[in-house]
Amino acid sequence: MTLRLHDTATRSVREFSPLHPGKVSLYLCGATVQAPPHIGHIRSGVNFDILVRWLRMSGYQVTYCRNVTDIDDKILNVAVGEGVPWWAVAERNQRAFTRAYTTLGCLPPEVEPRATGHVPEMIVLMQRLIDGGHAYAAGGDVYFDVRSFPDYGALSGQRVEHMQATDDVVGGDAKRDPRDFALWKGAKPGEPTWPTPWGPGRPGWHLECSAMSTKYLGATFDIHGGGLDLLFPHHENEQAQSHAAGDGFARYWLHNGLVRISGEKMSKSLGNSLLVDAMVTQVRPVELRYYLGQAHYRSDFDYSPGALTEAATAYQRIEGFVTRAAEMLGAEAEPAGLPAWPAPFAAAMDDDLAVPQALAVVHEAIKEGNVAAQAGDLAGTAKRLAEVRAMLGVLGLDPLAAPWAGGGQSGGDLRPVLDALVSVALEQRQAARARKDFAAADAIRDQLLAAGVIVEDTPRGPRWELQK
RNA sequence: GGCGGAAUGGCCGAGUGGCUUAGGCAAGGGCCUGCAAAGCCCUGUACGCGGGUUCGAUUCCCGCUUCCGCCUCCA
Repeated sequence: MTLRLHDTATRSVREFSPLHPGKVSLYLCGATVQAPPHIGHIRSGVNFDILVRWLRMSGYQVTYCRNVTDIDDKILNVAVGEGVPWWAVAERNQRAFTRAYTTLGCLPPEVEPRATGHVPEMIVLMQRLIDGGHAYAAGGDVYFDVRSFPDYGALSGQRVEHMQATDDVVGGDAKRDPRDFALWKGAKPGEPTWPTPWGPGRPGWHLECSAMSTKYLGATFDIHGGGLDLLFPHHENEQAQSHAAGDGFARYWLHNGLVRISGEKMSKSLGNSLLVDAMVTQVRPVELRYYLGQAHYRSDFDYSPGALTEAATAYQRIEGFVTRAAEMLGAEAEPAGLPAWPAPFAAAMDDDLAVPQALAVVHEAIKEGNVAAQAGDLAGTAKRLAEVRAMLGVLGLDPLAAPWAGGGQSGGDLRPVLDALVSVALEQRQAARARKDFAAADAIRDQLLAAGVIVEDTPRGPRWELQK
């Protein structure tokens, strides 16, 4: 079975066939670094991280490009408000995004280009558009001429005649048509500028993605992703710019659904953001990743604290199996050879990344693994553990793999000391149990629990772990 | 006004023209255990409303209602 992906351009699930056999080029609209990331941003990052992982596991060599928009109106506003340079705001928030992606286990992209580093490429693209009659300079700005491009609206299904005018720039009177959008914004007092043949100014939002994606991935590339809220106007405009310039541009458009809170979209402008930094104080990062990744990438979902803790509980069940099975198997826990997941898992992932169904396969394997473990069937347990870890690896959720490994058995440098102390206590408890002094045994267990050590008795003796 | 998406059992969340009606969480019962924890087994019959097509629709078609997103910065 081959991978099938939902392409927004055709509103249908299409068989994925890369431009170059064995290779996939992927561009994701990353962050506008005007504020720290909320869980909606990182949901997008997690969704596409899963896509990248699945493509790689499927044998593709993936070039993943995720941009950073480090110049825009909001960044300038924040800078003015704080009395700091605009680039300091961008740097600070970009670091916050990077930290959040890392915390949530998102693999770093091959390249993470910043808009302000690609002004020369933008100038070239604008010149091509002007030469082709698709753009014009007016009043210090440069605009895309929507009327010159009959396909404008094709991606989002909008009709130019029904659109409301964009008003994305002060002094927009210079536009030939109210729907024309700015490729380049002329210099304003106090704002950063870069020189161009049409005068000093700064990049418009849409232009940078066309310039950067084609620079790193080629004039035609495979997949362009982003949040559904970017479909119009951002992605429509990107496609218009690049197609009008003669580039093939994106062959598949993928859009992830939005995270809602209390029924409303979570966004910086609505002021209802749940920041990643705050969320990882509620649950562990891996649990947050499970929560954000468990829904199908195309569906919206409503945040609720209950759903979050429920997801954490569900993940702990997964983690519990992996941890216990690995302990039971010892050195044999490391899977040998290629990762082997059950066929239904691959079928689900190939079906437009049906993660919910893929997780059902994970849970089935865990159940069978638990049954095998309970029966003392080492070979059966090992087989299921290998399957589960292979599947979790695709989803970035393997508790025994980076960056989560050790998370459930932490203790840092004092770990050996901790081991020794708990062992002493457990030996005393076992002795008490042997002489049927259960009050003493339970007292030891309670004391350990009070110290954050959870003790469980198993057929192979007691095991313990730190409270999560 | 235009474009698009969604309404599923206590909750989250898949999916399908009929069949064993995903999975998780929560709940009840049981097994195991000195107790507990974990695990396992069992139980729970849902698809917004009104029509239509059909032998049969939650699933297809029409209408309606409600909600959400985009058309302005937005993952």
